[in-house]
Amino acid sequence: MQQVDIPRTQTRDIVDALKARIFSGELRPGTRLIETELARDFDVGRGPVREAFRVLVGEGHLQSHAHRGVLVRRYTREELLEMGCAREVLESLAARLAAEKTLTEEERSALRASQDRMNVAEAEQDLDTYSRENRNYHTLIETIADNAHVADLIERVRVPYLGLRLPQLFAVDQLRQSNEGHRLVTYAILAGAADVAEAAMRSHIRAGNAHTAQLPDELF
Amino acid sequence: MQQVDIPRTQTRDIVDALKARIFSGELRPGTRLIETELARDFDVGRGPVREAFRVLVGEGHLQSHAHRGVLVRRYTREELLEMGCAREVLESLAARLAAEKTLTEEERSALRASQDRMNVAEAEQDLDTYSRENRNYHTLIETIADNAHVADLIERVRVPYLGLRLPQLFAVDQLRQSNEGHRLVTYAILAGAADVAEAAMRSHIRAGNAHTAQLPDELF
DNA sequence: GCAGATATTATTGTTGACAATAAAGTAGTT
DNA sequence: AACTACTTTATTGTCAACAATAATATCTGC
Repeated sequence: MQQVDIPRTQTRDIVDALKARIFSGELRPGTRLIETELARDFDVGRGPVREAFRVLVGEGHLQSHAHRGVLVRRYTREELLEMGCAREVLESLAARLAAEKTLTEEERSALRASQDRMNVAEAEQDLDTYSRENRNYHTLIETIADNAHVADLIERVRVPYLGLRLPQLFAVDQLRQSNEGHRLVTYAILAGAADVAEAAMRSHIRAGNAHTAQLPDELF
Repeated sequence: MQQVDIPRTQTRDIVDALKARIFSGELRPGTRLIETELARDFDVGRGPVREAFRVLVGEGHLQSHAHRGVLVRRYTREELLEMGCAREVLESLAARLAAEKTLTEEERSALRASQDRMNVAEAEQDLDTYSRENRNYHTLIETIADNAHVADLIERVRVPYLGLRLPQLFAVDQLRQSNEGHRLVTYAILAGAADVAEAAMRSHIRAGNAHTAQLPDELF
């Protein structure tokens, strides 16, 4: 479940470091990144920094304007909804694929364990944990679905930066409703009911999108 | 319908040139690309070439191994099927979105014109033209669907390199069947029948995937 | 002749200096 | 004060030389 040989290179290090900073919220959307500064910070030349930028632009985490540098990607509400639309079909595809497969015993228990953790977080109304476990849950389903390309595409329509602030906007009844959706998906996959899994996941994601649509303007 | 200001930069030029060579089949999958050679060919330094590589790796056209350079991406049959799976849901989503929209008169006639061109190619059994028009057709639907993210994702699960050889493998009755699918999609979109458009596109793509599954081994 | 160690070579990884560009600032005119 | 033309500055784009790595060829001892 782990690739062994990833020769470290400066570009790779910078890519990972920047990605971590973006995901953690340390680098806010719209922040401009200056090659020289980062080169100094990381104590490397500008070449590797530039290449890291190109990688991150490719992954959609940065946006670049020629001769004007790069900045941490901003999402408009419209973009988020466009992405949600794609996520809906992709994640429900993943759920279907997972349900269609004959699961190994490890996969079954991993799925149950993940669901349990979310249940606990729900019961304790621990929004932070729930948010983290939610992400793990979806990743787990992608892993089980065993389709690297689909997983890759889903990764592209996930929004990283709201991660830290979204929990605070998550009301408790939304949490219950969200986990209700998860349980449906979980049991459908365990039961091998592909159609149910797909449909359940679709409406689960759709509910999330409806939530995004109502986010206050100041978040964009 | 056209963005105006794209400041040309060497990296951009190289990216475009390489992409063209890959799509045209001039650069075959598995071909190793050497920075120095390309730098000489394009008469530039190695920096821009390296950055272009990173962009193309990000777009999935090249694959890179640290310290061992990049090569034109190879697809295994399994990968192609994985991608087809994702394409299925994404393209049918695009068809649905297109059908749900109230089309402008331009969009309606563009769609009819595209369908007409494919009909002609079908009648004349011009596989080459049909293949090209087929691609344009799908792109047109994405444009009409008006969801940049979905279009972007579809671009990622399209296989460029078989473009030139696939026509030769395309039997005439497959061509007829393929265009039959297009007609269904076209009329469904024009009629605003979202469900039909989605379902028709889905089975259209699925038929294509079934075809890929049966490609001879020597193509991989 | 062959396995292993050692040198050679081709190629990528990295850097610091220079050129080109766009933005910010300044002066001069009305 | 507002407008333009020019100058300055910050930053990106580019290059050519050097360092590090992996693949290849050569040598050595058996």
